[in-house]
Amino acid sequence: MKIATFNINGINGRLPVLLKWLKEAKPDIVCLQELKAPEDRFPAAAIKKAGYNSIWHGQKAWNGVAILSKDEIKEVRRGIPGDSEDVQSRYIEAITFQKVIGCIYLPNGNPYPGPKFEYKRKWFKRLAAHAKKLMAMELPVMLVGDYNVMPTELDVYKPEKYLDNALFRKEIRTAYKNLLKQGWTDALRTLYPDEPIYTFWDYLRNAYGRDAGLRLDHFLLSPLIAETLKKGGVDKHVRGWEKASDHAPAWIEIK
DNA sequence: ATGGCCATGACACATGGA
Repeated sequence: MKIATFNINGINGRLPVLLKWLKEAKPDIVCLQELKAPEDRFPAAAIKKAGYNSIWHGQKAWNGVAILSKDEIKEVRRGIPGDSEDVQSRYIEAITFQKVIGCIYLPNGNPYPGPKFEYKRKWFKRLAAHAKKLMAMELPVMLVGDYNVMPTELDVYKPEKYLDNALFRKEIRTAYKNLLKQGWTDALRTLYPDEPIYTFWDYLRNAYGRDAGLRLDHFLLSPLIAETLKKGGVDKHVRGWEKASDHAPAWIEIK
C-alpha cells in the first residue's frame, strides 16, 4: 500500500491540483498540511467523490492538517499534548488500515532567534514526548508530514546559506536526530542513503528551475512498519504544474 | 543587504511562509 504526504498550501485554491494528483498517484493514505481553511471550508465532498474518506483540523487563514484514506478512518487525537494554550492546527492522528497515522505540520520557526523559534523548539519537544509514548505501544505507527527540518547537509541545495535558518539550526537538527533515536526510521533517507532528495522548492528566484530545493517532508516509521518498507519517492513533476504548491508530494510503499 | 512569489482575509495591503 502507498502512503503520501503533501503540503498543499491552501486546500481550496489548490483543489484541482490535489484531485489531479490523487487520480494519477492513487495513494491509499494521504497526509495534508497547510490547509489554510477554517473547519467548515474543507472540501470533504469533492475528496469523497475522488474516493477518499477524510478527517481534518482546520484553522482560519493558516496551518491546518488532514488525513485522507481509501479505508475507514477513525480520528484518535487532534493537537500534540502538553500545552493547553496552543491553538494552532498542526497535528491530527488517526487509525486507518489498522495503522496509527500521525499527520504533522511542525512550526516554521523563523526568524531565528525569537519567539517563533522558541515555539518551534517547544512544539518539537512535545512531539518527541508523544512519539515516545507511541513507540512504547509497539504498534504499527507512522509520523508523517512537513517537519520543517532539513535533517542533514544532504537535504539542502546550499547548506552554508541556511546555518541560521530555523529549518536548519543545529538545535532543530539535533531534536530531529534525537527523535529518530527513539527507534523511528526516516523512510526516504533509508531508501536513498547518499543522494539529495528535495520535497520543497521556493516560489522565489526560479528555485524549481534551478533545483534549489530542500527536504522538509518526512516519513518516520515505527519498527513494525519499517520492516515492511518497499520503496518511496517524490512526485517532483507536480511542483511544475500550473498553480502548484511550493512542496511536491512524497510517498512510500509498504507491504 | 534586499527583494523576488504566493495564499488568505474581507479589500487594501498586512501577515506568514521557508
